[in-house]
Amino acid sequence: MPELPEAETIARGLRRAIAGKTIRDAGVYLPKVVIAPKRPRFGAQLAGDRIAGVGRRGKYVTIELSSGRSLVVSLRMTGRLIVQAAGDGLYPYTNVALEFVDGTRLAFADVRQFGRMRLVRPGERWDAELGIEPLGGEFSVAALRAMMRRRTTPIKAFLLDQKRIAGVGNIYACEALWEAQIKPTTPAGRLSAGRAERLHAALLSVLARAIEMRGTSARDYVDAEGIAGGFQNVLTVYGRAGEPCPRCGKELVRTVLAQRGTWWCRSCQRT
DNA sequence: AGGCGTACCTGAGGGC
DNA sequence: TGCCCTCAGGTACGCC
Repeated sequence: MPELPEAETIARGLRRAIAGKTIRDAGVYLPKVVIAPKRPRFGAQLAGDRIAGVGRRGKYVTIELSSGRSLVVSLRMTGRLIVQAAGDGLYPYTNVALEFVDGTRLAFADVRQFGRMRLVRPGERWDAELGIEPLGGEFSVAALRAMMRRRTTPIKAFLLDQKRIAGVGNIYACEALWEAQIKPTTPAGRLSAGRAERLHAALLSVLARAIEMRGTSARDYVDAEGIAGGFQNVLTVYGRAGEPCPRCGKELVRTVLAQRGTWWCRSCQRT
């Protein structure tokens, strides 16, 4: 799915496009997508509420309502949040749609049907299991080292664990490890202080640059306006098996780690 | 508790 | 053309 930079880009676009709009109704076309409220009447629950703002936490997009409730959206692999003009037909694979009183619509579309949406009550701690925000002030080298201490899991799997750091997915984990010259299989707890520092810097850098370029459209991702990102044009390793490493020229490889494709350079990511 | 494998889905792309 | 296989920005759940 969309990882942190894509969720951030979507949230920014949505904020501009739908803040202030009043919901007339909501249509649920694939019931399993709505985790809560379980009992239908989803539309009735939302009707009359207004979009107060749009935020992001990890890879989740949060649509804040003036009632104090929020719609929390997990886009998973292929989920899209698309703003549609009045009169537009339902966007392909729309599973849930917010219909606004001005005739425009927010479509939550997802071919693979993995994406989920839930309505959370004011103050409900829906993100209790989510880890630290990598671009927030609390994510320091010391915090990263403390989290990695004694972890035997491969560093790549560690980066994908949302309970530790929230928002890093497969693309940015691969890119950050390449940039920090760290081998994806190295146990997290065995990274040296220097490597931890490089990894921390690489994560910040990669995520910030990806946001600047409005995310990575490796295949399906588009923002709230249906527009592709630009970071796929500057990826260094992800999806580039067989091509030369931009740093050392050796051939990049694809292996499987934690059941995920993993792209890296055997030559300059040694430990 | 932590770590690992599997299930959930559809569609695109490559090989034959 | 078409069939069959593999692969895909993720996460929840169950097992050890």
